[in-house]
Amino acid sequence: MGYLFTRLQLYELVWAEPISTLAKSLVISDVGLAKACRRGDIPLPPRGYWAKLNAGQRVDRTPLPLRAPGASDRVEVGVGVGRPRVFRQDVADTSVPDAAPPEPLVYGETLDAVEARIRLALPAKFRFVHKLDNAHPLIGRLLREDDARREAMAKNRYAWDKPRFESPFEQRRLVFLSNLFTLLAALDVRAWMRGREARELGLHIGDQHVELKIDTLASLRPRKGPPKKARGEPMAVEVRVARWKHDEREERLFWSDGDANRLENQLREIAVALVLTAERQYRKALQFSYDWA
DNA sequence: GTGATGGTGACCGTAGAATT
DNA sequence: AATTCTACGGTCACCATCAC
Repeated sequence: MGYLFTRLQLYELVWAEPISTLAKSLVISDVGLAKACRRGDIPLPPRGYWAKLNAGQRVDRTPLPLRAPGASDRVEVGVGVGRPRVFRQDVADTSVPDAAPPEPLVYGETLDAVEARIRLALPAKFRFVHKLDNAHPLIGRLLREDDARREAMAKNRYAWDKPRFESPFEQRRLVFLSNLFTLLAALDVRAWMRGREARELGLHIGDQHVELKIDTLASLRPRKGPPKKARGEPMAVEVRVARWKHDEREERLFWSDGDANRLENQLREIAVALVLTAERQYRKALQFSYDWA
């Protein structure tokens, strides 16, 4: 049993009465309700707010911040993990006012505005770090695993498990990934990677999931251009924008080393595009469910 | 200061997902 | 199949803030 609110609905509720009393009418604990609000990036009244209000003092509401790119506008309250997600059906038979209606397709913000907001949110003075000594935790783990393999090789000449990230290209790739993940972490983006050579990459952005590939240009675009040997194997980044309809044209974003513009110099643009992709996916998903409602 | 109110953080059990 | 991981919500202790 749970409730589904839009962020604005829940915001109005938690600023209308203390969450401890609101929680009772929702049959959830106050702490659980507060956590749901935090998940939805909904500010709660500060300490002393209700006491001030009751004493007739002036109080100010903290405004509801804009929805983060790729994040859902819906907040679930009191729905356990894994259990069937409750969407609209149980709302009608509760005593809770203002239960969520089918969401209208109102975004309130153009994609251009979202992009501008992403640019502002990225740390202005981020510096690309070319060393791996303080790498992003995920990269650090790969490096430690490689160290272990290297040690095993030194101990036993017949060890078959060779280090995987020693070549100049792999090192460059890890440096790039570390910088990308670190930069995106400023926007609460969580990264994951898997596969023997960490070739599967993904990002959790808001409530969206964006997949990408970072590899040699030759492997991502096998037929394009003659291989350049000037500065080693060229690298490229590819992002697949999730499709929601089968007839939808497949959409990919692509960057690669240019003559003057290596990928390292495009890091910021790539980060912006990745987050914006999450927002676009969210809107497409919403449009999709709306069309089928 | 005192008592009331109410938000926060640490910790825990649970359950599904992921991994082996 | 057994395990580990992870996210969640609950309880509890704590403490910030208020009116008086």
